[in-house]
Amino acid sequence: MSIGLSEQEIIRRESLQELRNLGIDPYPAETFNVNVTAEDIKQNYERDKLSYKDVRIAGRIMTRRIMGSASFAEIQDATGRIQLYIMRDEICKGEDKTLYNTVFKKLLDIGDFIGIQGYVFTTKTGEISIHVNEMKILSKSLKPLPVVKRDEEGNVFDGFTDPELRYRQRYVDLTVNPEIRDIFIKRTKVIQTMRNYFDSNGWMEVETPVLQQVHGGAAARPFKTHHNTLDMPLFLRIANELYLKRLIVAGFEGVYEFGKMFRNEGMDRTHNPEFTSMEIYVAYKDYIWMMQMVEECLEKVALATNGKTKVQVGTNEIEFAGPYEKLSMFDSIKKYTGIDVSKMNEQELTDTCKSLNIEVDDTMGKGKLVDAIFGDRVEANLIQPTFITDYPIEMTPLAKKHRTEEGLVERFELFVNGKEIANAYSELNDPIDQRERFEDQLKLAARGDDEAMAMDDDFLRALEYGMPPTSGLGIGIDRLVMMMTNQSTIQEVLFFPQMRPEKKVKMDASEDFIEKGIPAEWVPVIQKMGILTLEDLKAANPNKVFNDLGGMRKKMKLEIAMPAKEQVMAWFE
RNA sequence: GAUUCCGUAGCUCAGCCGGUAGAGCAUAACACUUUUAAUGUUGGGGUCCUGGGUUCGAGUCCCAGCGGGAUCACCA
Repeated sequence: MSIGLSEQEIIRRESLQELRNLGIDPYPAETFNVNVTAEDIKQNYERDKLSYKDVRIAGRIMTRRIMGSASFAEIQDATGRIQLYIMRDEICKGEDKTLYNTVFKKLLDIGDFIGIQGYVFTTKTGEISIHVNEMKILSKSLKPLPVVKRDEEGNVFDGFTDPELRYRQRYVDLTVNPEIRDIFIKRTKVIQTMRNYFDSNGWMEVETPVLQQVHGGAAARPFKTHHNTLDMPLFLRIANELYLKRLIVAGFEGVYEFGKMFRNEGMDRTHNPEFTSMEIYVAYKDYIWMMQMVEECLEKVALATNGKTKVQVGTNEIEFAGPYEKLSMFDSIKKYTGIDVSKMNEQELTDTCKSLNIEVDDTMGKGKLVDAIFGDRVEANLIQPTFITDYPIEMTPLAKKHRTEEGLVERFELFVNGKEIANAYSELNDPIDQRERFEDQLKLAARGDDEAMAMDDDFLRALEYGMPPTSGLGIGIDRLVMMMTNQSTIQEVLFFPQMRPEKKVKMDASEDFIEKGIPAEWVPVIQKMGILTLEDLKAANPNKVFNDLGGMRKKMKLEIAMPAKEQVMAWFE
């Protein structure tokens, strides 16, 4: 990593200046109207050639093949790439050939944005191309893009693949790796499809607070912040469930929200500190109704993103068309371990965990113990979409008690490819029951369960006014998108995944060095020598610096006068 | 958090037993009017992540740190 500009960056800055010297603005202000896209030309030119006699298109130069007085280049717009054919005597009609010989051949680079006008034709080798009549620079690029080469079979040669660089400089990743762009186009399709489906049912998209005084609705550690005017702590939401239910109390009969949630916990390939969830609440429905709604919704999502209901995820082919298998939590444990835990008390469950080599500690109540067995022995087996239903009441403080089964609640989670992607309840609307459940959570918290839910008095007050029977559903959008795009890490479906900060090299301004008596033309030289701050200079050996200056002068072939030794010594006083 | 691997040119990567730092692409110069991983000839480009140690000598060996990947653990 060099500290200053690389050779290529310096050359591009010089080209920028030369363009200005020629009277060409490298960053023009005015609109450049386009009337076609690369994709449009490729798809429709063959059957409607007359419509492409006068096209205007803009994009980034991605490749150039210069062959004397004619050249080929590819530009890339939002839809893809298209080849340009540029003839010197076509873009320079008169005697002055500067635009071709100097501007195009020497001063333009890969990565620059240009706009062109011309007509579409097919080359001798069968490539649909644009014969360029006019060319205009729209924006000069000063940093060289990685050049990724592909052959006819789609083999990638010098791929831009380092995950760190790809995530930190996602703009470069998306520019040079078109398949990454497709992931995000599908992500948007997932959300659009769900939104259209909900809207078509008359449910309303809403927004609820991100900054909350009580972080409720889920079990997780929050991010804490502070409001200056009110001088009080606030939390970034870990869930929006309790606010959406307040809206059902208020009389809306179907509300949903796509939104960011924030959880101050570990980061790995399925967890990012901020992630997107979709929660929906529909009045007068129960969790059985919700299951068929989820089946219908996910089938539409699979069709929209993959064109079919079967989606390849890793080595598994997942069928998203319903109906999905339904299994109660206890039955699923019986199916995969042979053990019936349904009638066990806390001690028996603890013993069962131990016999299965599952770690336990004494903060764990019945709910957590059952969940531990399920997570360890069942989850990974649930490849095809499977509803796991009827959870122990201790695990689920916001769901309604089961209509027939004692000790259970009306809840399901949807598992696909061994991962949970949705969670739904017949929502608890009995305010007295809800208060007791919160109190049970407080007891768990007192035992040391730092994920137990906090009491929310205003939410209880809302329930006391009355909430209709309601079913609610939450879906982790990032994980759903991972499935639909066959990605194994959450970073690949987030434009800007959270990263540790980049290390910044500390560097004092050139003026600081000049003030110290160092001639301006020598400042880049001592910076190149690794002396980046006045402190570095202070720590350096004056004799060595003087000697190295001579060495650098020779090495960099500088035509500048060597300072006298006394002058150099003065820098250190 | 644990284990492990990685960090060398703008990008992708070689670099053996410790002895003057390499390739392809990109870039610069010349040639070339249908190329498409264009081609041919020639040239330039390096804080080998940072800091210590061993050594006559470290990209290479040792220690520490920083950043990243993978696996595991944690995680509604």
